Amino acid sequence: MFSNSSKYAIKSVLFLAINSTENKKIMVKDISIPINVPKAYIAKLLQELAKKNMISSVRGPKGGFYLNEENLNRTVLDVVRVIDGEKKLNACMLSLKKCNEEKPCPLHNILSESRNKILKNLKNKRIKDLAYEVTLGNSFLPL
Amino acid sequence: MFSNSSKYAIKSVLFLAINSTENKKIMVKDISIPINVPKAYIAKLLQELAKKNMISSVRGPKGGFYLNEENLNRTVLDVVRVIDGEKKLNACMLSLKKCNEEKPCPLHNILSESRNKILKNLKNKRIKDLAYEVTLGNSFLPL
DNA sequence: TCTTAAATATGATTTTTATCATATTACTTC
DNA sequence: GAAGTAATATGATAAAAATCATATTTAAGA
Repeated sequence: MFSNSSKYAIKSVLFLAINSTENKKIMVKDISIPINVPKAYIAKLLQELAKKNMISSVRGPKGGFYLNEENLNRTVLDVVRVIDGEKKLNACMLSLKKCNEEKPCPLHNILSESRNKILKNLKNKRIKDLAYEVTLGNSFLPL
Repeated sequence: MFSNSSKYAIKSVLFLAINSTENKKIMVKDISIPINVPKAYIAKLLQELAKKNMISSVRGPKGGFYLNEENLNRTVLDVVRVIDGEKKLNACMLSLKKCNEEKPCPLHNILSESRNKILKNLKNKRIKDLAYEVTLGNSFLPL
């Protein structure tokens, strides 16, 4: 359902939400290890996320990545969307182009309700919210 | 969530369920077009499905593919399982090795309920059932 | 303003997935 | 039992996703 890249992106954004502020920027090399993603790979992803305004960055010494208020208010779905793109998210489970609510494909009824629920949950969950839950211990770390 | 191959596999099994019997076998070339999957590709998939006893086949003239009673009683999940393998199905949405019900990852609560429901539905749905629904018109064809 | 530290841009490599091609084997029919 | 037909086994190629590498640009601080 989600690509590896999306998963990595969520992990890194969440990590930044918890550990960074504008006054405490974090460098790629300090993200890579704790979230357990290869450095060069996450570097590229972070660049893409920054370009799409999902995270903030400044370069040069004392530079790094962090989340500003706008970034914190993005939803988890936003993150997935900028990485995987719209089509993948809404693709029919049998990859039938013509499948939709009126003309559902054979698996549509079995899957669509749950799938829509997942998307709705991801859309309702801001990065800020997720980070808050994690710090409360509702979910464990080691990403 | 599911690979292309799994989707193709479901389509072809469903097509066979609806259109074939032991006395009316169907050849690859007559499956490929209606389900809209490249011939050489579906051929290979059908071979794999046959080897795993998800579908039946006989070769030579008058040969082809069909579903026997055992095949018809397989579930949709079985089909996905033989193609994609167990790991992919149960993988955590953030790909965290240690994520489980007791120690859930940050997205676990958002996703696991819906995901489990999908898996349950796929497990409860026999090929036979799905074919029946389709012929009733509860779901449309052109696969 | 020079040096250094960091992200950025760009693209090469590797791995995985999807797709294609063909020689071999088994079954029918004559 | 020979000829033809269809699946099977095997592997080659192509495309996409994941991973790695590096030269360039920007900002900070001396």
